[in-house]
Amino acid sequence: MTRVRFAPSPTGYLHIGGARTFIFNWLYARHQGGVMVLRIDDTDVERNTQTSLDSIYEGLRWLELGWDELYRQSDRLDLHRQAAWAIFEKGLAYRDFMPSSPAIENPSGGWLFHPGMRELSREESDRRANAGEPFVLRFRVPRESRAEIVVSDRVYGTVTKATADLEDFALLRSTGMPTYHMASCADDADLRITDILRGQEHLANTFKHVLIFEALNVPVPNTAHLPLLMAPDGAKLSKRIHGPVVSVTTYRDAGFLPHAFVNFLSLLGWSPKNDREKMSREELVELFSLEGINRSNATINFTDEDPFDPKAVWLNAEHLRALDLDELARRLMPYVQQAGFTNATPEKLRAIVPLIHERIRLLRDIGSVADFFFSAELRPYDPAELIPQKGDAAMAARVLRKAKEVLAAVPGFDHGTLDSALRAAADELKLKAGQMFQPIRVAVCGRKNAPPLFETLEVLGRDTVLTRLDLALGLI
RNA sequence: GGCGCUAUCGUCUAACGGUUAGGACGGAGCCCUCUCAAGGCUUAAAUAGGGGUUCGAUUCCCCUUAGCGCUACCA
Repeated sequence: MTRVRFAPSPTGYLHIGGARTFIFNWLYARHQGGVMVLRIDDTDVERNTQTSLDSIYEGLRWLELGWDELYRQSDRLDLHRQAAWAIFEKGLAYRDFMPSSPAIENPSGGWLFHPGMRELSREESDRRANAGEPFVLRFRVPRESRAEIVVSDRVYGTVTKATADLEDFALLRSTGMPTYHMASCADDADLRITDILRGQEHLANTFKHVLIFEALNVPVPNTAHLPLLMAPDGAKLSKRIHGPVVSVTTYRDAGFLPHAFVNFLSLLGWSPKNDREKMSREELVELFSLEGINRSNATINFTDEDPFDPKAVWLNAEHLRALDLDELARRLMPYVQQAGFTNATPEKLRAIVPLIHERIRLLRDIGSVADFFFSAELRPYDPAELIPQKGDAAMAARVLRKAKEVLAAVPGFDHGTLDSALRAAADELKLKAGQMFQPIRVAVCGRKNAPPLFETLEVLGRDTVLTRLDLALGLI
């Protein structure tokens, strides 16, 4: 049974890199018919915050993907410590009593270990520990018995590292708290994780993890490291320097559809290799495979002016158009409220939705695209907008008066009736349809760019239309 | 500094060692059209550089360069 895990540490809000890792794990689990574990890696008590924990749950819930099992490392510290001491008992780890500050430089470059500490006899080590001297428990990297560690990554292939280049990493801190490496491996083993999909920044850590798994005498899970998500400035995506543009909640608030967002992120570092772009959740599950994951980092294309990658926006628009109108109306309601149109009813919104569903790219666009449907009064507009192409104020006035007359008298206020009545009126005035429609559109919508006229009039209703026509006449 | 990974249009990506190097977003243009969208068509735009191997390299190997990662009692 395939078991995967997503293991965020609650030291900041959920950002898109984390979301992408979660998505890949989820897709893999579902594709395999396996289990998705969410594990909160909160062993860094100094940096953990409740706020970021909440943000992680909030972000993940918004994705509408879900998980099957939930664990918190802070509930499992005994397990981690037991595992660490088991390694110590096997002689594969040792106590390091050197204070952390003066790091000893190795001539070859990196730090390897504190001289003398590896060789301490068990008796000496026990004696000093019993005397209360603080220590860090370190893994004894087998530099003499083994030349290199080999990792067979499902994405990066065979990667090797000389043991001579691997430092004696810590398992337990002087506080007794497990380090990330210790806690992560002990949990992966205990939770029977079969496949680890995580960011490429962990590829180099995997050598240490192989050593821990072997010392624990458990099978090494398969690993598949994912290329990193980069910012346009070339830096790794960071909450600290790139700010809220990388927060999942920013996308939610702007009105991305969760499945569109998932679709977008799935295409960063992975390809179905058949030119498919827009894919439903089900299609992604069906198509997802480790073979489609590539090895080079992907840059998210955002700028200071526009925080969203144009492709993400396009994909969102595509999913929006594919959405059933009732569901779109339902998803739109919070954004209508957010835009301040508190008088909006579900019925009214539902009537408007067909007119805007091909015209919005983000759900929050409803606020700017459909404002004139909701507001009693139009925002002030330039009366010059009322003047049609190749026309003048007098023509605008004629059009508006004629429109008033026709629309007041028309037997029904539906698309077909309005269409023929207004086209007939245009003929009468010897005007092109466009010249006839523009003044009306501006009078009624307050701007030139708006949904098709007849549908708009129909939704607005005769009273509102007539009132706005009068107002416009007053402006000329 | 040491070690590891990576390198195809601006961005995301495709291409058993043999293609006019394909698709998508974005850009430009045209069409459709009551405006805006949507849609249709057309178009510009890439194999980092240098060596090999091969009849033939985007593809395999080496070097250079660049980027990223790891090098903590952070994860």
